[in-house]
Amino acid sequence: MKLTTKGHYGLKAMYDLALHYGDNPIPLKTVAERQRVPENYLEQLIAVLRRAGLVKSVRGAQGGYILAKRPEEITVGDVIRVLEGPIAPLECVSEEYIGDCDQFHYCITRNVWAKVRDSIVEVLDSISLADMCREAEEIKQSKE
Amino acid sequence: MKLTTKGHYGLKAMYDLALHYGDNPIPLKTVAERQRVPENYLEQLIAVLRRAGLVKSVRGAQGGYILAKRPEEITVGDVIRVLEGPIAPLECVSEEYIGDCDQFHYCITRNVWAKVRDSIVEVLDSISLADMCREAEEIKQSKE
DNA sequence: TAAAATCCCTAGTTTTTTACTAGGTTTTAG
DNA sequence: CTAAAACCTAGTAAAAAACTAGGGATTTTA
Repeated sequence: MKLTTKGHYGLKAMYDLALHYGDNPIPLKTVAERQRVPENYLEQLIAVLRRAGLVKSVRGAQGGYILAKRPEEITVGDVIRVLEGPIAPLECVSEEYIGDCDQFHYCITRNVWAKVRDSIVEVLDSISLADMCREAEEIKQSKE
Repeated sequence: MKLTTKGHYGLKAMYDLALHYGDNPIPLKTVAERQRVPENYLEQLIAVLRRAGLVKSVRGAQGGYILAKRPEEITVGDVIRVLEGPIAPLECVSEEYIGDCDQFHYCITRNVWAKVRDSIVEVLDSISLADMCREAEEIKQSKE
């Protein structure tokens, strides 16, 4: 039940971009340093996010990345699905699954994992990048 | 966010034993065949479950395995924790984590994963093997 | 008492995945 | 023109996953 660094780093990067939404494009180097992830590796992850339409890039000097939509419109689920694939503790409970498991119609353990999937999906789809920024802001306030 | 075959096969095996709770010990070979998992591999998994006190073994001819407690008293969470380790999409949100992450006290993405963990834990700890057997029974009834 | 059934244990091995690294090409502001 | 950036792809080292293999110990039963 572990997340890989793809989802982990990718969400950190998206959150970082959300915190600076409205500013000039942020160079990947900056994001990588702030979030302490290897830049070259993050580059591969953000390429996936770009192709999926979640971030936009600006090339050349003074270039960088910005969110393709407002932070309110991007959920954690969006980011994770793009980087980690369909949300499912087991392949046979992913949304796109074409049943080739012989016990498919009578598999009780499968039902358990479908319930787990639903509860994960509900959490991930209910949290937007804007929610994360708001939470950070609240924590910051409460410390002053 | 994937489960490994350890948790998958292990739960199948425990469910199988629960279905036959009260009978004579079930040989592992039988469980492996019914649940279609490699016997030698399952042997390693059930050894872990035995050492954790979830199943008991009876050696020798006519031996096999039985649940160490009633199906009502064993949850899916118990089985998964034993086979897969602490339930946590990221190490830093597992219950036993000793914070050595520099951003520990101010990490918003971490909060997201803690929420995911909580929702998984709630599902896994709320389903017992007895619940699974009951569900199987209901499905069987509704097909008649 | 011997054979068969079964659990028990541990050391490989193969395959897959993860998590990078490296090093180039292209684009654009200044 | 130069530097800063995005873009692209191939390679690789390490770890984990998923078994396989094979021998030993225990108990029933013929």
